Amino acid sequence: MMDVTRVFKSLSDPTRLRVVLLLLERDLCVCELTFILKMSQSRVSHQLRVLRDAGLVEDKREGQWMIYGILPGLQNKLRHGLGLFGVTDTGTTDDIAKDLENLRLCLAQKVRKSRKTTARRKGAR
Amino acid sequence: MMDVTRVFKSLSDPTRLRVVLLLLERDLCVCELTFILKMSQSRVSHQLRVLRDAGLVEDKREGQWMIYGILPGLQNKLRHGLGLFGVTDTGTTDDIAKDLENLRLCLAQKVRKSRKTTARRKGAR
DNA sequence: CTGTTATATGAAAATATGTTCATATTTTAA
DNA sequence: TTAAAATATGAACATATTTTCATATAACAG
Repeated sequence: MMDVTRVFKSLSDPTRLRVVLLLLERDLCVCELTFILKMSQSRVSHQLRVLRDAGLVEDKREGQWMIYGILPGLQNKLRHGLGLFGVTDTGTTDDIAKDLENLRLCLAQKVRKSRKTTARRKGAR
Repeated sequence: MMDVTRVFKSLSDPTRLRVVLLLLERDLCVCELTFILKMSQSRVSHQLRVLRDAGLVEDKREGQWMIYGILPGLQNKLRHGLGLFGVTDTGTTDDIAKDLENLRLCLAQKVRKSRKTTARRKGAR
């Protein structure tokens, strides 16, 4: 069974709640989360570990990226549970709305592809 | 709106989770909780304050006792939410089952009435 | 009043958490 | 191989949380 207090603890930090809300939108890699949250990579990474240890998220390597996502079996439970406790897409924190906006930006700018693009740009004559 | 991270934080401590589960069974005074949880009065009292500050419980004085209870409007949400996150009456913690047993004991022994009883005993010839 | 029960609270100590910084590891392109 | 990007991690520090202990307040019986 889930360690319930650990699950609640993992959701009790604003940064981690923001991460969970973002991951409920779609799977994201660390550099995307770093871009969206405007936080240091280290900070994001540490918090992701807490969420992983709590059993809320899983990661899978995809080339150079580590893609994080909510455990499939938990997604609906979490959406439902967070809703019960008053978490909504917008309004929970001032941050949430901005995060979703940044998520759109992040995807539009293809943050995850930046290195290849940069390399190509550099090499282009 | 509820401060969600605060609510989660309040549920992230094993003692407080036990208290919430007990208060979902019925309203209880501090000395009953102390009896059931086998903890110091001070410890129970401090934890109750955290739950109150988080907006989960309310207290009302009833004579010499402070009766704590889950906010009426939250009871079903909480039951539902805790269920979603895997909290069940028995089995969440080893403690929970024992707590409920102790709750029965507590009511059978009329812990809340003990002073009067004691006084009467003392005074009895 | 006085003594006792029920409860709250402040301060100190013990413990846990979150952040930062430096550095290590992995992957990939060249 | 080498360099750079993406990520993880350990250590140190600052904060926050939890518990305990002593004491304060409130209600009430006598």
